[in-house]
Amino acid sequence: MATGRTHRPATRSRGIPEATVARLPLYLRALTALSERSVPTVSSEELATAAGVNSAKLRKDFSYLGSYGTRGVGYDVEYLVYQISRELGLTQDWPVAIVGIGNLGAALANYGGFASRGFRVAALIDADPAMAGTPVAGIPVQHTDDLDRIISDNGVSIGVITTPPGAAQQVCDRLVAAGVTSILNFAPTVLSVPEGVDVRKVDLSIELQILAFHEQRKAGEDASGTDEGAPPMRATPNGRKGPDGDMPAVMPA
Amino acid sequence: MATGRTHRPATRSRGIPEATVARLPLYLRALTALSERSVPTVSSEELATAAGVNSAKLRKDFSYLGSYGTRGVGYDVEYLVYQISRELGLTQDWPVAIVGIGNLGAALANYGGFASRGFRVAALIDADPAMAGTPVAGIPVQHTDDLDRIISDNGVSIGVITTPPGAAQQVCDRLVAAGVTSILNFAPTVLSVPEGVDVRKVDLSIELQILAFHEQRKAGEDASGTDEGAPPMRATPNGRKGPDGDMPAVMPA
DNA sequence: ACCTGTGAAGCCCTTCACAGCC
DNA sequence: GGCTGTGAAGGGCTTCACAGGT
Repeated sequence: MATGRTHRPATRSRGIPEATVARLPLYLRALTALSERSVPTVSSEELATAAGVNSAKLRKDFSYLGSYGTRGVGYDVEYLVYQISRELGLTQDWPVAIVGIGNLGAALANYGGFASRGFRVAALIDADPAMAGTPVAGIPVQHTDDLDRIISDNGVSIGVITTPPGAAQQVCDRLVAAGVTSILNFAPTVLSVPEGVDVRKVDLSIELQILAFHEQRKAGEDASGTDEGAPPMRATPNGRKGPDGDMPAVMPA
Repeated sequence: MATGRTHRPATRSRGIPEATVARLPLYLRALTALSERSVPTVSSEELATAAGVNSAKLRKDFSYLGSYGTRGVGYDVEYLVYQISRELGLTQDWPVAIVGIGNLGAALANYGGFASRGFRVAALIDADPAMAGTPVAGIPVQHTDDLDRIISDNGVSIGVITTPPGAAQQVCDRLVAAGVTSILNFAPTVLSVPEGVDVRKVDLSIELQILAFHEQRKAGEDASGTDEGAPPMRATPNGRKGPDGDMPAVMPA
């Protein structure tokens, strides 16, 4: 989900649909597991199951990359691992900077899955001077004042923001100014970035709210009226209302 | 993204599109900020900007909930906050259990944004007996052996999995058996769940890989051939290949 | 004059179903 | 016989553009 200052129209980069790109990492993970078990080939059906998608979708996805399978046989595991890795840009090293070394930032710094795919935590940055020098996950925390230099020196183009929401936009601006063009944002804030900068967001609270929505549906299959707490009165009451759970109103007979 | 054992066909619950549900939390956050600044009403244009979407989409989204605006004026902030909260099921309390209290689990337990929206960390569960009793974020960690009882006693219906990937499916099965019907999975694993159970996943590594894909595009606008490392040989070489970066091949004149 | 609510159009993605190849 | 690759159909979401209400 790339949110930019200018709403880029879902830039389908070189013909590969965004939805497909988002699934390539899933395929790669499944393929890597097969590779470790020394499985030589895999069918679209098997691989699709392992990745949690259906096989038609998988074959369509792969068709955007090229004709990498063999009819009647399936896909060569090692070959596909290489092709997908290359397509995702994982054959090169990506230095990443994490800004905001609180609980979450520290957890990410310690996260093993990071390094496994060409990503390398090149720098940890925090605004608290007291943290400067203290190593987290073996990497010394550096102060925000040096952000520009740190980004430049390490050739960082991907930044991870794990600051409190209030600081996120400012940090984002500084990262972009220093040359970062991809941002992973964990702060619950809408970031504004210039065109050409990608932002993806991860928001725990949003995920839970979506789950709660569906959870509520499951529970309220028949028991409808769970009216707790007084709904605030409408500024301008009008005729049509929502489907249910609305203001007490006279039911039309 | 609800991944189930049976692929539910994007269950549009009571007519509200899934895409709309996923944006309601964004609107709610923007509205809450306006509410705290005591702004009484807001136009679709203003609110859309604050939420990082365009106004047509926002109006369409709200139209699924009902006619909650006033033409020529806009939307009443307090009223909308209530309606969206109710729609998302946030007018009730949601006890949540976190399983796997490593760095990430602890970070989530400490995360403030949790409690702000009706979610309450009711239990922390870990397989390490040494952790039992130790409080994290003021909540004592309990042992996995008691998982069933803990879930039941607290009426937990939403579980968060922050275990290592190897343990995720097993923990998931136990959560479901104990009555959990919504799962937020941070482990890089495809979870199998019975029908009726929702799974949403958050995967840092996948997000980074998607960013890397686009990042690679930006960098390689002209400089194409970044060939490092030998690509593994294909089991069965064939005719058609991928668009570029493939095996060295004779170019057709 | 202004802003919402919504049919209609367009786009993207998924799914089907089968031709093509091993 | 089996499995991939892909046109075509179908469905959902976004965007447009304007009718309708205040």
